[in-house]
Amino acid sequence: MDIATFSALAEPNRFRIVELLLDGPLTVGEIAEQLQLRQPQASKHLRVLLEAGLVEVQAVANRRNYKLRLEPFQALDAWLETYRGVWDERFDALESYLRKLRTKENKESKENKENKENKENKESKENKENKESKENEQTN
Amino acid sequence: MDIATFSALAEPNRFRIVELLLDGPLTVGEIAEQLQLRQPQASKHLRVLLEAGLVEVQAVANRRNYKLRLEPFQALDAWLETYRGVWDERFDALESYLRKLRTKENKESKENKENKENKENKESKENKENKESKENEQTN
DNA sequence: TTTTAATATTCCTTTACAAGAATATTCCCT
DNA sequence: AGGGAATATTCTTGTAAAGGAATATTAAAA
Repeated sequence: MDIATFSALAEPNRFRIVELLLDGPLTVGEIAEQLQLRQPQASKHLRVLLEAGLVEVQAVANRRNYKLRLEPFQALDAWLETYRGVWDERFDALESYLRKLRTKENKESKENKENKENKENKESKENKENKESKENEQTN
Repeated sequence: MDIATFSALAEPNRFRIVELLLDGPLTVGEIAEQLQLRQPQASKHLRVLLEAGLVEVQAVANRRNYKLRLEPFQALDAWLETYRGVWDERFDALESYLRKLRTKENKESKENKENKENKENKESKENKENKESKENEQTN
C-alpha cells in the first residue's frame, strides 16, 4: 500500500476533487468553479493528486483534462482485502456477520447506488470525548 | 467517509502501527519496541489513531492494550464500493475485467492470505518523472 | 504579432505536525 | 508509604504543507 494515497486524500479539498472526478473528467477551471477554489490552489491540489498517481492529465490545447486513475483505488481495495480475513478470524461474530451481509447485498443489487453516502456523519464522535472519562477500565 | 482516517494512516509510523495491530492487540511498550520507536512517540501516535477511531484501548493496570477497530475499515470499504460501480461503467473493459477477476478469486480461495503484501513497491513511480516530459498531448 | 483565456509556478506567510527531551501520572509491589 | 515500571503529557524546535497574491507559460484567436 502506497501511503501517498492517504496523504493525498487527507486534504479536504483534494478529497472533494476526487469525488468530483467520479462523475467524469474535468478541467481545472471546472473543478475550481464547482468547489469554489481559486485556480492556483486547484492546480496545486491537482499536482499533488497527479504525483500521488490518483489522477492523470490529458492536455487539450489550453485545457487540461483531469480524470481519476484506477490503480490507487485498486491498491486500496487490495489492502483492505488483507484485513477482511483477519476480521473474519478475530472480530466478534455480529460484526463479521453484518459485514458479510453488506458485501452480499452489494453483490446482489448493484442498482441502488444512491442511498449509501448519506448515513455517515455520526460516527467516531464518541472517541473525541472519552479522553476525560475513564471507562473501559479493567482490574485484574 | 471520514477524512481523519486518511490523515491518521498518512503518517508512516502510524500506518506501521495499524499493520502491526493486525496480528492482535498490543501494549504501548510492545509497539514501541517492535517498531523501534520511543515510548512517547508511540503514545502520541496511538492517541491520534484513537481519536481517529482506528483503535481502541483497554486499560489493564499499568498497561494499555490497543487493538484495531472495525468500523473505519468498513467505512473505507463502503466508500470504495461507491467507486466500483463507476469503474464498471466508465473505465475500459480490460481493467474492469481484471478487477472482477481478482474479487472473485478472493471470494473463492480465502486460504492463501500470505502472498499478497509482497508485490507492491513498484507502482506509481511513473508519475514522479513525467512532470518534465510533455507526453499525452493531444491537438484538436 | 498582439491579445486573451487556461493553467502552472513562485514567493510569502501562517499553521499543523512530528521528533526529542524532560516531566507528570498511574498503578503495582514490597 | 515508597520505589519502580508503564504510559501519558508538555514544551521546544524544525519542517512540510496550505492559502493568497502575483507572475510566468502556453496555445488559440483576432
